[in-house]
Amino acid sequence: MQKTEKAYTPKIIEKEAQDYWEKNESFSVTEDPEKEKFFCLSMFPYPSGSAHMGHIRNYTIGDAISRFQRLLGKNVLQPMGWDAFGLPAENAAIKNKIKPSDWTIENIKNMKSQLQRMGYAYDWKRELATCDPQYYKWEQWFFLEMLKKGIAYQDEAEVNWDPVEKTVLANEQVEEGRGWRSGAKIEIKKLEQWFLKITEYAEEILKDTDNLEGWPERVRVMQKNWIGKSEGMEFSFLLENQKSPISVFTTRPDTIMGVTFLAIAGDHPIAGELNKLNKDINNFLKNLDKTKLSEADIVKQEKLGINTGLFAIHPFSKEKIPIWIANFVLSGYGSGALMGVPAHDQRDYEFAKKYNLQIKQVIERGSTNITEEEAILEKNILINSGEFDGLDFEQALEAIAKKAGELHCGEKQTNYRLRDWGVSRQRYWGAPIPILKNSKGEIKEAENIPVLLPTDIEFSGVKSPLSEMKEFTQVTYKNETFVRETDTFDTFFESSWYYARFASFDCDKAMLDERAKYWLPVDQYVGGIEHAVLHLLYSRFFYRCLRDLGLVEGSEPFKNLLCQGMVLKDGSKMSKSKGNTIDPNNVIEAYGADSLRLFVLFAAPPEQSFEWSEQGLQGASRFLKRLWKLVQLHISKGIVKDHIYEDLNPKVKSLRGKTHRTILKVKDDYIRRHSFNTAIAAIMELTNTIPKEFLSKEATDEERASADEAIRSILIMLSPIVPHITHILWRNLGNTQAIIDEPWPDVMEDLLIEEIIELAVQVNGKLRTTLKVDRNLAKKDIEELVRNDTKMINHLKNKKVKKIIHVEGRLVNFVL
RNA sequence: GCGGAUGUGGUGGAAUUGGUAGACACGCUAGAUUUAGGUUCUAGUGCCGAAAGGUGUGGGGGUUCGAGUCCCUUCAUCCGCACCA
Repeated sequence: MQKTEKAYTPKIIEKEAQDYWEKNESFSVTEDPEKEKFFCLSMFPYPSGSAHMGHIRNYTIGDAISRFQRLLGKNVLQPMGWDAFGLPAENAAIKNKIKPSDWTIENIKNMKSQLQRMGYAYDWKRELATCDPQYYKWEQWFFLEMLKKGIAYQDEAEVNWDPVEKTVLANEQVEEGRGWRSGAKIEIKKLEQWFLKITEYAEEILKDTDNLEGWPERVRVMQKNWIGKSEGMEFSFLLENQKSPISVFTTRPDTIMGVTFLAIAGDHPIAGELNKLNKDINNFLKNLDKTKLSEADIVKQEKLGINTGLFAIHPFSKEKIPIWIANFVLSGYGSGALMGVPAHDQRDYEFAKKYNLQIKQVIERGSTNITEEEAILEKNILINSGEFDGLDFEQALEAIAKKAGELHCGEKQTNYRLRDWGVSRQRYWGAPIPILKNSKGEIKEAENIPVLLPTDIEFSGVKSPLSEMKEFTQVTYKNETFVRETDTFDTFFESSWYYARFASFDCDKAMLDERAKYWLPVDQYVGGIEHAVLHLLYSRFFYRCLRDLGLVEGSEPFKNLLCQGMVLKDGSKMSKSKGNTIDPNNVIEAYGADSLRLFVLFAAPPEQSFEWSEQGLQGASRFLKRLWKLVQLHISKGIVKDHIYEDLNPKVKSLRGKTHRTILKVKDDYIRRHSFNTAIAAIMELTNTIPKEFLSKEATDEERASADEAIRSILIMLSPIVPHITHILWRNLGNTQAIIDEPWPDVMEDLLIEEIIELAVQVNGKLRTTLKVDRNLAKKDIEELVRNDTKMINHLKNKKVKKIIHVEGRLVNFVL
């Protein structure tokens, strides 16, 4: 066996390449008005301790895109940071008796070194951690701006209260209605909390969703559903013997004459009053509360109700309509009350059947295939509706809205499922909400920002330590005493604007400066689908608020969004609890970062989930070894560069054609399709195409030069995917400029066309044979060739050819 | 229930605009080299068939000279939302 002088040693060369990038600050960028900017961002991680395969996949995709854009000559910003606040730090603090801040800092250190070992092209000088006062100072400032504008406000909201630990629990700490540690039954408690008026932007955000062409369709659909716009009317029903009316929202105002009952939620004010007076209702509501705790099976529960004995007056017919309390009325949607139209709503129908309520049909039956047991849901002509008879939906809507207006009993209304965003968390490890209350209970801005989160604390886990710390809560300022807010922000608050801060990372005068206008919006955002709604919606909301403050331009923070699929093992997502994780560290140790990067990009298209495969990883590693050997062999035969091609050696022409067609295809795969797997396949194919004899001593200069051209192209094209090996091989080829500073290879148009093409020959659409012909061969010459082809003679014997279809450069089809 | 997506060899996947299905890999088979073994190299590999040929993209139907791709229908799997009035 022939021994190669230099073997492929990932451990050594990867370190070498990384040292080069660090020493030369290769990925440190500044604003350059001369160059087109490209801001590529991967969702920053929660520093949980160590990076998992999901992170590796996410960040490898982002890095490949960044490095490719750089080859195209753009000014590429790719930063990284840490979503450093959050519950796990508190849990770890309790478990390991370590301060949340120390735990977090340690984890960041760990994960950072992992990401560095992967060779990601981050501009580390912009690194940020959301638990850094220099970071959260500006979100406290931002919050106070929103307070001034009336976007932030206080209201009561329900929280999960653990009566044993005397603390508020997050939803994920409540398991089947019980506290995760105490096991105590969780109580729903109302607390004063801070909200942001995202609903004020709901319409704008919804409208703009359709224009997000660079976003996956499913994410747009999810966001639209989440906002949940529905148009209809609000009617108010006066109550017999009562002062305040009940208002109800409906999307089917055309069925107003079919109302036979009203239903209200258990916590509707009227239900609350009756609760005190009526024993049966009191019992009913008690039972409702019980079921409310087990959130999981609210869905399939039986429709239950109780008659209140009260009556409402139909606004048009003036008929008396019974009012029921029903468990299927949602308190949080609309006004917590609805008009029951059993004939035209399936739930109302079931409810009416169960409790023997009147069913009054007011819409004509259209299709006949509706059974007796179903409500008629379709929109059609109105009947049994007095003056509105004969109208269709649109006409009825107008007429009914007009009449309701005249009678002051209703108007057109738009409802959203989206509710204002509650940002208060009764937790320790988060950014303090910068608010003070004076002795009269009046709300004041904090005396100074940042309001620092004390990190020198004893953390027991029972209660947030903040409320216990007098030195934190008691403030004297300008001779007045105040009590400080002890709630902290929802961690989504930090992640809703971090992308912008990367642009102005070191600005200590403002939240953002002019640099934000240069870099934003993010040109390519890469992250998991699990953030399809909350994080991405909140970010779109914040970006508009930042816009309204004049800090950024445009309305959308993320121009293009790529949601990568999961990495599976044994058919399910890798997770610690399942014990099916693969530690990236072990993979890097055994195969090197390049093999890992190549494998995760080659295994599947980025949006798709893929199954971890040790053999696939080995395959990637094998290819890199082959590439290494190929380039070393090429170098050993002496490099012929800048050759002027004269001869028309068809093998040389063919290789050069292949090279240039591959350059074209790979660029398209990168830029338009983000289809790294096919790009890699095309590069492998080109690698396999280089004839052996071109790498031998006997090869002509022309052959050597065409091999050199192919190899150089391969290295540049692969460099975004496997940056270390390509960096070293590029240098081994004798280049003085680093491969990251090379431009994307030019495509020579006239080499793209193949002179000899393989033509498919079909009979009645079935492939019978193929022919190698000159590209420009005339149709009739092709036909002649086909008729004389030995294989075709049998197929055409004694048959009449009806028609011959030519598809230029592809096939010829004889129709018999 | 509503909405979205996906179904292609033994496996991951490719086929971008209706034009040679299975690129590129993995695995497997045979051979060579080396070795204790991994490694490396060569050839083959959708299925049936000795071959000619037939057949094949979840199932059924349709449009077309030609369908993995378009239309209808049906099944399966996955994801999201879920009593939203």
